[in-house]
Amino acid sequence: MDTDNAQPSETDQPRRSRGRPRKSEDERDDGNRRQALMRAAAKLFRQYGFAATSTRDIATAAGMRSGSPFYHFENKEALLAGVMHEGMQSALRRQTAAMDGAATAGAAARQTLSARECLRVLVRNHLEVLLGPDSDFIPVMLYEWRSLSEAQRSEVNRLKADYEAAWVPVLQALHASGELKGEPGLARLMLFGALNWSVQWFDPGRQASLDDLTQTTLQLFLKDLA
Amino acid sequence: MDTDNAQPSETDQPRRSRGRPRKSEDERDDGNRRQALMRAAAKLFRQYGFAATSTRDIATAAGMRSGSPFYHFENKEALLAGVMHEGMQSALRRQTAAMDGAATAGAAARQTLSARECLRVLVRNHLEVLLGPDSDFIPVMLYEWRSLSEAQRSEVNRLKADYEAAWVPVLQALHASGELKGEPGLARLMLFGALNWSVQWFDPGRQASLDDLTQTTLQLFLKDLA
DNA sequence: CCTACCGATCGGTAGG
DNA sequence: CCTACCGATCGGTAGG
Repeated sequence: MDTDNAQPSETDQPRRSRGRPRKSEDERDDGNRRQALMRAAAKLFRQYGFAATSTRDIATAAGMRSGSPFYHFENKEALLAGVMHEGMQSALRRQTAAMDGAATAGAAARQTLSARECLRVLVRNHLEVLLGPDSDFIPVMLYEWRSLSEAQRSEVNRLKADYEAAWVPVLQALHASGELKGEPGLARLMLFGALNWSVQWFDPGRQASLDDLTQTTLQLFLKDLA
Repeated sequence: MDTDNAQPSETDQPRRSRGRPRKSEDERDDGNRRQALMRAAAKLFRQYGFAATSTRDIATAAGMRSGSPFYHFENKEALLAGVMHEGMQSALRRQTAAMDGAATAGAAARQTLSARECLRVLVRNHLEVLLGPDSDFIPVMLYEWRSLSEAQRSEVNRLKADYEAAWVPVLQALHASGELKGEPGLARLMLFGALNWSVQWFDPGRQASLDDLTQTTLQLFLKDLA
């Protein structure tokens, strides 16, 4: 405590080089701070919108000073792109895991998953991604799309395409069996609309649970097998 | 063409007072200028968002100088409120007219409109309001809701409630007949989601017509009568 | 990562 | 409705 700074005016050089290197902790901190910025940004972007949120607000929410976000991100847009990229990666990861998990459970019971069950898993996971805990990233991606530059958009678009690709064969199968009327491409857009819109009205405290919502969604969109 | 400005340097006084009063035209202009501002604002708000649009951009798009919008609107938020209010009034007017028109046509053929036909009229009109010509106002209302102050929100909310009120008995009837599964309140939110989301992907040049979209929407959401 | 700062832009106003 | 202007805020940077 009193070792180094005991002698006053010993040196005027900046104190930066005082801390020991501690390499591994630096790396962890680096990722932490970057993550903290993205979390804070996602929350604020969702609440106020990208343009109405200042980088100062984000810095404060992440416990930094006004200039520090630019040490981690080239500019404000890159921060938005980071949020969207991170959100889509996570959503895609969770979707894959959910589908794999359901398929494995089905295999244990020696039966293939029906298209209807597949859709239930996809819808349920999508609602979780939209409305569950830590669910600011995807709403930001959905509703701040126009604020992203063209170049950054294409990167996120690849992840979006992968995410939607899992839905296509499921909807096609349901259409083939007569359980889903209407062209599958349009049906997917309408289905995503119905789900994505829920971030505008869903109140986690009141109203239905995510299971209820999943149930109702399937009831609304699917016909009984003839 | 060459009458007034022929003599150079005749006077250095500003030219402002040259135009004659022409009272009636001034009045018309007043409404025109206000309307022009709201149209320009709606277009820009939709394209870039409320916060990313400057009042200078709006003034320029309406053919004015930077300070002039504040002669017509108290502040930028009031301009947004004006856009939303105007949009909802128009949408409600058109919805009422569409329903009355369909009811009249039905009466001429000596039959009451079925709930299914009512929903078709409502959906078709809603798509027109969302995607048809001059359709910037409602998308702005839908997607810039958070930028509105609480006080202004409640005014628009009354119009929104009236607009949605027309859908309630129709959806209830369809639910009672078994054509619509799922609780009518949730069904309305999902249906609006499916439709409102179309402003994110609809391309008027390509893809389906509004009639096609109406058709597919009903196919997706309604079951056949048993 | 902080401090100190810059140039640009923005909403809004006075005064005509 | 325009001109001229103001105070505040914002994204971003240099230098440590």
